[in-house]
Amino acid sequence: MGSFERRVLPRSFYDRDPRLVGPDLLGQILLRRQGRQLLAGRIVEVEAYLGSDDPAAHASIGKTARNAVLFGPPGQAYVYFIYGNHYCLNVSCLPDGTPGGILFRAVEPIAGIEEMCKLRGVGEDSDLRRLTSGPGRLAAAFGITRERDNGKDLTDARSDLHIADDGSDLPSVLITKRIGITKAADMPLRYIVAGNRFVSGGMKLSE
DNA sequence: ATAAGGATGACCT
DNA sequence: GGTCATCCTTATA
Repeated sequence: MGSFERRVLPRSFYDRDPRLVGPDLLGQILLRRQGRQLLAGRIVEVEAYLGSDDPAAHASIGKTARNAVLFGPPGQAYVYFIYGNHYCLNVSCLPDGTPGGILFRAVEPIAGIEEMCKLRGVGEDSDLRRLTSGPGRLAAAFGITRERDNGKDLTDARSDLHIADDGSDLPSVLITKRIGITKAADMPLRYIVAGNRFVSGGMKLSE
């Protein structure tokens, strides 16, 4: 890290339909400053969540205190707590007033792996494939909580949580059904890097 | 005031 | 394959 090109993704990147933002986020870098440590991971799996026409989306019930960020300006972190145990990280899409977002489901760890293991409470000799694979694991590895990060601007390079393009080649993208939902389970809104070992769940297009 | 369920993960057989 | 911890959000009364 540090010697190659790295530019933060601008707000305009997120000011689009989540179905366009999702695949474009694959291969980009999620960056976290954790004290003096830099944590980084290459995004390899995301899911799109839409508005009123997507029953699985938190935004489908209308604006509430919990999901307000999804209705706000693009490029902000939407962090929610689920199953009494886990946080999940999203980024808001579409203009202020129009809901939509992307759920980050897996990254490939690049930097700060020792600190990530610490935050996850696992040994450094544990399987790296399970360190940041799955939305709850990813959030834990990056120290992401609702209290600390919800509403944070992800388009500010000075923010302790942001997303950047490192200039690497665009990965080959596979599209599948979303994981872990019962409503609108058939919509093909999950985007994964083809063949990447850090993707959660399977690569199957159907089941 | 109360109940139901959830964009999950760890552990078990 | 299956169970279940655990608590926040939402709907209903």
